Amino acid sequence: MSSASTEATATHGTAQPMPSRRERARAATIAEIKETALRLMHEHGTTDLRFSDIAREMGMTAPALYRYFADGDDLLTALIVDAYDDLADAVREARDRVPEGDPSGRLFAVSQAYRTWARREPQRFALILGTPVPGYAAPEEGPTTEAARRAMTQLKSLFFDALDRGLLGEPLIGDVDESLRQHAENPQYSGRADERTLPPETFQAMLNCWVSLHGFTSLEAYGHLEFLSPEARDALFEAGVRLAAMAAGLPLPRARSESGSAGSADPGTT
Amino acid sequence: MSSASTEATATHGTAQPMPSRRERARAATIAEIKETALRLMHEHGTTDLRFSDIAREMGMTAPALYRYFADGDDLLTALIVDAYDDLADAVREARDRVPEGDPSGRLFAVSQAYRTWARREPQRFALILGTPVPGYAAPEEGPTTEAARRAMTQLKSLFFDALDRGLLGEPLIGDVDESLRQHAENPQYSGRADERTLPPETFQAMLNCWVSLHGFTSLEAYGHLEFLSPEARDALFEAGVRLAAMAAGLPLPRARSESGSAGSADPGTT
DNA sequence: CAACTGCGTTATGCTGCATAACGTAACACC
DNA sequence: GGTGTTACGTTATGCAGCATAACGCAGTTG
Repeated sequence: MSSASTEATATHGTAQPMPSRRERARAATIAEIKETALRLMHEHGTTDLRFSDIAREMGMTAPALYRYFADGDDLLTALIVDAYDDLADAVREARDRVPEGDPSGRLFAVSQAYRTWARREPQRFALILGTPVPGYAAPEEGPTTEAARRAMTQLKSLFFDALDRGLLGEPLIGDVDESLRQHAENPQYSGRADERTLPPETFQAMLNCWVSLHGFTSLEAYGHLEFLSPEARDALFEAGVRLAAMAAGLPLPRARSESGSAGSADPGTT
Repeated sequence: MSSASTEATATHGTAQPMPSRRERARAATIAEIKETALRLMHEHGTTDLRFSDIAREMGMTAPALYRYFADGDDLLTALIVDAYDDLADAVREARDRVPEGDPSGRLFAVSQAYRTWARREPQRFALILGTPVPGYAAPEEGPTTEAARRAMTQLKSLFFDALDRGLLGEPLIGDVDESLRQHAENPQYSGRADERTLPPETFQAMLNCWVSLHGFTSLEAYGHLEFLSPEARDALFEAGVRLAAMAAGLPLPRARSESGSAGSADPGTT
């Protein structure tokens, strides 16, 4: 999260137009509001937020917050955008910690990061990929959609890498439907730079990776896998990723289940 | 949904102790409250409910509702239990519409029902398997857990059937971790009657089916697959189920993707 | 130093949850 | 068939949170 330490970079500020003192103070306050909101959400274990609580935590009164956010939805939108970015960062960093030559290892790292992030911050995960928050109506085609695309691209690039290196075998799930083939050939959701397309089977397999990964992650994050021991959850998670990788035609990684440390391996990135 | 038509069955009432007039009226009112709450949730597309709105819809005043539900959480809990039951019913009915000799067909039907139910009633789906509702704290070990077990059992029985008929091949995902094996051998979450256990590989595969299915279902129900055309979503769904079935060692069903009617096939069960 | 701008405050209105206090109609029993 | 009892629904009340309005203060700017 972008905290109030903007001053440090500004001392030798040459490139950017050097925000005024006021602007810096304002940015810091905005950051503090968001941090406080997240902290309260985390403490209370919910996704709802009370302006009065946030203000009190900050030693202010509630109406003051309206100087920074038009209303509750506005704050929520900002939190959602941040969450997307943060998740995307966590995933990208995890991916980059594994050498490019090991695509299934990368898929594993990415999946692990996704899972770990969601488990560490279930509220933020819920904000972006869970139930739309009760009173909240997302701004149409707004910044949230844009942020979602950025996050999605991370996964895609992994498969491009594997493709480039000839490491993609024959995907297990064949018989790609014509409709999915269409999507594979003109990707509407990806950014601009990579107008490249994946083979339809790989595209389908990639989506399947995400779907399966998301299924486990959301079930776990919301406490619906509590009937399993932590070790069993780890094992189930690994088996799922392994299956998805296999189905995508990625070379199988060596079994990792021995260490049993799958759940807490990722050192965290936020 | 248990509606207000209790009277019809009571005319020839022989078995049950024939509830008094008052009790019937009360039950009818409770049912009406729940129905109204669901309708409003559906209309507003959220999972929050306002006592005042419900009461107004029913031509009453808000405080009257407290005669039937202690508070908002109490009503929510009732809705959650109902939703579990309803989903379990839908799944069971779908399963029973396919002959026992066709386990992968049954898995497909079950998955389809799960998906269709969630898409038809995303709010109720969110209630039971989504983010815990903001202000809501589930009663510990209460009726919701119990209801969840009942729903889960549906899936399990399908695999027992297949097992009994010798239709279970070798599951694709081997290497079952010891921790999962433990769970397979003494199922803590299942009901009472079926103390039977599944082979660990099958147990793991069953969980994987659920995880994968749930991933697709929740993503779709909450609108996160909107970037795909409906046909592409259908295709992705089928591919996922097929893969999960394959991984579980179920005999492959004949390809269904030709009809393209996967999304709207299920005639509905609520 | 005087006008401006932005920030934070108190004051106010509205809505929803929840309880209290009260009336009323159906039921139950002799 | 009256009479106490019970369940139901009402109006009245208190409280919390969102959001706006009106005001005061301080740092900024010419």
